[in-house]
Order: sequence, then structure tokens, then C-alpha cells
Amino acid sequence: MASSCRFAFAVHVLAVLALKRESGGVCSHLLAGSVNTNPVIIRRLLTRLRHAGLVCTQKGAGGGASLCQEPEDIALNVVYRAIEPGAAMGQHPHKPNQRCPVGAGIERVLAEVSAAAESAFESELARRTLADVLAAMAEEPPRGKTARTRKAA
Amino acid sequence: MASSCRFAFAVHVLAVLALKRESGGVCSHLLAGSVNTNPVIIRRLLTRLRHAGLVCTQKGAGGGASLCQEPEDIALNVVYRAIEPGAAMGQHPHKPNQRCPVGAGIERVLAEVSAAAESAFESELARRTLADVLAAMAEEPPRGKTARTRKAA
DNA sequence: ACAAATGTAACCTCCGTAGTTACATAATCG
DNA sequence: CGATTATGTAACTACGGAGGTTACATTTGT
Repeated sequence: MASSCRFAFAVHVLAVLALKRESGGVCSHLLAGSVNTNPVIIRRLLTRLRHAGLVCTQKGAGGGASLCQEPEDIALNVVYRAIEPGAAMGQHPHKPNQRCPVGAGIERVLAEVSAAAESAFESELARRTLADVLAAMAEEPPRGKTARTRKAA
Repeated sequence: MASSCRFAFAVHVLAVLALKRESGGVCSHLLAGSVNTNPVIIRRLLTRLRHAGLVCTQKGAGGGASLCQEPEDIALNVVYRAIEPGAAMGQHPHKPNQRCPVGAGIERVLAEVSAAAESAFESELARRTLADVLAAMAEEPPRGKTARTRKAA
């Protein structure tokens, strides 16, 4: 699987944009401060999210990024595919020995297995939207001061 | 996700061992010839598979690796977990800004999402066994000379 | 004893990713 | 207009992980 942290960064950024949706554009410097990374990392991420139609960016003073869709309409598999373009599971780096019956047939079978497993992975992501992420963050805060946790109720 | 080719190598090796189950131990040199890699790569793989109880290895002349379980009993998720120990999806490399409401809660939510998606991934792998892989390789060979393909029937 | 095989350490190279600096470009506002 | 603020992107570094390779100690069968 893709073990980069870009998906985590992307969901983080989208969550901030969702919370600040009424405030106009959010600049990459502010987003970087929340994610705790460099503004360029954020801008590279925003470029991909923009190509996927998830965010809009505005150059110049007062510009920044903003959500293009409602949080309820942004499924996490779409975010994943916007961020991680390549295939997730590794295949044979060199062509296996075609004179061995296993080497001749294993690549096709493994491709099918990988595709099925990755499809299940993305389908599970598709069951959640950005709005679900925001809702999950709202409940059960780690040190609940104002909100009643379900366990404490 | 883990984008290494170790899972592909592992299934390949196990498939060869399954086909040669009656021939006693198979040496790493022969396995490497089928996978088209180095015997040390194979031996490192076999070490993990041995720890998982999937294969047995025998040192010395006439030794080699052999299956410890029936192909029908080796589910692919077990192979995957034997080979890829760590978490598949990347998390935040640096702790996000805890003073931002998103930064304070996103890690826990993302961990839940990742766990669910990876679980779905492994569940899909669990639906197939090594025997299924062998069966899939047997049918529809790329250049069917002896076997009738379903399409041709 | 010799040959064949594993187990493992040490090292190299390659590639992807996060991070950083720098700068051209664009847009807003006074 | 011109200063300011921001994106977009190139170029570079640092780091880690993976596959690959050589070497060698050890074990085992003939």
C-alpha cells in the first residue's frame, strides 16, 4: 500500500477548509501551521486536490484555498485517489521466469488479487465522507470539558 | 499501503513449494530462478514465512524449504501479515498543531479510518487461499495449448 | 572430508517522500 | 502605480526503505 502521509495531510487540510468555509480562502501558511509542515507541502497537496475538483485556489492577496464541494459530498476514496495515483500493491520488479509454470502465470493471478483487495480498501474509504470525519472529531474529544462523552453519560 | 514486492514474491514462492510438495525441500537457488531474483532475497523471505508457520526449512545438503500446511489452509491474508508487519497507511510524521481543533482530533479519526480500510483489504485477501491461486493459474493460460479456456468452449 | 544448503551480516544502489529555499507570477488594496 | 500577499513550481537536500549482492559461518547428508 501507499505508505505516504499525503492522505493524512489531505484529509487534515480538507477538514480545516470545511471548518473555515465561511471565512473565504485559507492560505497555505495557516494550513501548514495546523498540519505542522511546510507551506510548499500544502501547496503541492492543494494542486492535486484542485485537479480532482475538491478545492479551489485563489492567487494574490486575500487569496487561498477553499472547498469546492459540500463536506457531505466528498467521499474519502475520492481524496485517496486524488492523492495516491499509482497502484498500491507491489508487483514483480523483474519478469519472473516464464519457463516455470508458476512464473508464467503468477503475475496475472496476483494482479487480480491485488485489484480485488485494493477495491475493497477503497470501498471502505468510500463509506465515509469528509462530513463523517468532522462529526467523528466533534464527538469524544480526548479531554472532554464541554461535551459529554458517551461513556460518561 | 505497503508497495513492496515482498507479497508477490511470497505468494510466488509458496506456489512453487505447493507444486513441488512431493519432491522434498526446494533450495533457495531454484526458487530465486523462478522469481528472477537473488537467493538471499528468497531466504530472507523464507525466514519470515517460517516464523509464521507456513514453511519449514532444512539446512545442509538435500535441504531446502517445504510447505508446512496444505495449500487450502493458507489464506492470503496470513501471507500478507507474515510479510508486511507494519501499518499500511501513513500517518502524520510530526504531531499536528494541538491548538487547532482539527490538529487535536484528526489523528484519532484517521487511525480509525485507516484501520477499517486496511481491515477490508485484508478481509478480501482472506477470501482466497494458496489453493485458489494455484487453481486460477491452471485455468486460462495465456497461450492455451492443452487446456480448454472457458471462452473457447 | 567434501559438497550442498541455510542464516545472516555488511554493504551498495536506487527511488520515493518530506522538507526547504528561491523565485516568477498573479491579484488585491491603498 | 506600487507595495503587499499569496500561489505555483523548480531545484535541491536529507532520509528511509527496498531490492540486490557478496561474503562467510554453520549445518547436514553422502
